[in-house]
Amino acid sequence: MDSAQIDQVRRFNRTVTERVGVLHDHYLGRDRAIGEARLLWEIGEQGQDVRRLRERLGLDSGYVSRLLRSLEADGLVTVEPQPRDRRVRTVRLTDAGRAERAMLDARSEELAGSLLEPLNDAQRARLVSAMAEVDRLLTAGTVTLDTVDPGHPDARHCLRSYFTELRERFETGFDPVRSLLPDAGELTPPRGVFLVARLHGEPVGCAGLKLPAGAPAEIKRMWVAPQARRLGLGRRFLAELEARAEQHGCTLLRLDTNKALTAAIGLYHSYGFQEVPAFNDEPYAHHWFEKRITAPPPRSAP
Amino acid sequence: MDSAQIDQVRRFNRTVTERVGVLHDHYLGRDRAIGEARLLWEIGEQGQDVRRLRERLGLDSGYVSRLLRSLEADGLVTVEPQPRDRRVRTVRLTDAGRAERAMLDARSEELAGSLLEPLNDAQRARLVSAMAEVDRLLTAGTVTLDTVDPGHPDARHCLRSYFTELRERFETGFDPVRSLLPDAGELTPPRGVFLVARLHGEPVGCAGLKLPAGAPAEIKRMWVAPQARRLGLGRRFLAELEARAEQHGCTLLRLDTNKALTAAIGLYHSYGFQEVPAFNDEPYAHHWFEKRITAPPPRSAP
DNA sequence: CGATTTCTCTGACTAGAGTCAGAGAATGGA
DNA sequence: TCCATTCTCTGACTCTAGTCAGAGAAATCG
Repeated sequence: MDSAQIDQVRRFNRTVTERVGVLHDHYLGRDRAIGEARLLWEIGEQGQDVRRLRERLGLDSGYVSRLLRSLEADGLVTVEPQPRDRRVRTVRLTDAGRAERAMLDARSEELAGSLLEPLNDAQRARLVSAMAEVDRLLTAGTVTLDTVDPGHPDARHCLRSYFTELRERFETGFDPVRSLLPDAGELTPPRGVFLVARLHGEPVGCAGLKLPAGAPAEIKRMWVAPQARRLGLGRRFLAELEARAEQHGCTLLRLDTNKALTAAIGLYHSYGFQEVPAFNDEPYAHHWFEKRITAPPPRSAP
Repeated sequence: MDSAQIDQVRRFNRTVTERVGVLHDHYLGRDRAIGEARLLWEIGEQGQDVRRLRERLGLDSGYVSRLLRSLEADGLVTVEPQPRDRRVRTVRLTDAGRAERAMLDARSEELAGSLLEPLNDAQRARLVSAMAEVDRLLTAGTVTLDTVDPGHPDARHCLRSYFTELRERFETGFDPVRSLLPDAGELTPPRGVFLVARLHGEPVGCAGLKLPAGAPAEIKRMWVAPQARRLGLGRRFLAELEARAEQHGCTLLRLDTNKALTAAIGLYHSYGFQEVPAFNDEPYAHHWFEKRITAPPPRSAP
């Protein structure tokens, strides 16, 4: 990370917080305190439990309660106990609340527009695409990779989504029963690893690694949720699993895949995998890949 | 401005304010209130007059005074009357203040680093260059173009800088006396226009337009300060002057330039100017350009 | 010289954004 | 059934980040 990069990031931070900050106050802090506005926004069209609101915004329960009283007094929301659990209370927008929220929405659009407004068409296009890139990469930086048990709810959620996607994308469909699926123990230490990627706490991807004694390590069940694609997550999974395999003493990493998964095949190639003859009889596989693991060169002193 | 662009800008705003906002509080709001920290930062190494500080940060005089008392009590700054005008007071950092400021600086670097830290090298490079683009274009959007009298201090500042630059860049040097310079009246309405570009109130560029009766309009003295280049300002000057010329009823816009000014020459070409034979005997010119002004097609209804 | 203006400071306020310590109702488990 | 836990609410605070109205000293203008 060189200092020219750091300087550029600092310049960016300064410019953006100044410019967007000023506009933010101008457009959004106009008639309602921003605490209330944020809450109003987070309640959403369908309403929310107070509990979830608090979690989402990371606020003190007393504070949220007070904000809700204030919104209630202005006739923007109604708060009622949930029928199933009467300790929990559900907040819903009234029509006036919906109108207020729509106004906030419009203001936020105006804010965005005012950033583009002074630019010509070519500049606008460049700004928007640069913003998309910044957005994508900053988001990528907040994705966490955690080792979990394949039975964990987040892991199960990913696997379910993964199978659903395979069923849709394979021309033959996909039936887990016919496939060579590792049993849970094979993806649990010490015989393997299962990783889940999370974005803002939500699971958005998974990848498993089998570490059989005296045999090549094998990557299984790598999946990235549609909303988390283009964040370099696939590559990150591969790098992480490669590192785990190496720590484990493996010298060869391999995997099989279906011809429908073209993006994945491209990734394997670009990550240094070589296509090899079939090393198993997975019925859904068309391509088999392997990569020799070499110890990375020692890092130069920091 | 289409709605996909607006949406992307809004997504960008949300991601950036969340991510940078959280880190900002974490790193910079640690031991000193951000009001004080901002002030400490703005005082700078050489010190500042209280008056300028207030202007720069846009704060109430009472508030600044109170903040200064607090910094003084902590031994971070000294405040003394200015010798020339004892109403004005000058703030200077003490050694402790300098140390505190250095710490803030380091924190800001850490913040920047923490944005890059989770990314790999390729992603970092992409993020930094996208940030540079956003930075540049957002900055470009805050540059204002104002019509001023060529005798205005900001105009004079630009012209002085312009002449200095010509002197350095022309292989023959540059002596204003030998050049065909318009007299001030020629760049003042109704006989002409003089524009100054300002960024955060500082003049960062100028351009003049002669509007002689019954003759082609002529662009003179177009200059952009080094720190404001790559913001599309040259193009913006040309567009603005072209519009003025057209309003005035001109149908031809022309200008001359020196071969050393390659970037400008490129701009003229790309903006639709054609090189033509010399139309004057400006001793410092090597190229003469003109552009036919056509009324723009009527705008489709808004 | 006196009047006016400029600059900084002090005192008195306000609003926003929280924090903290319980109280009271509803629920779940032993 | 009772006890612990969960969830929301209230009351009493705190800290920032200001704003506003003058007061007093210094400089400037006529």
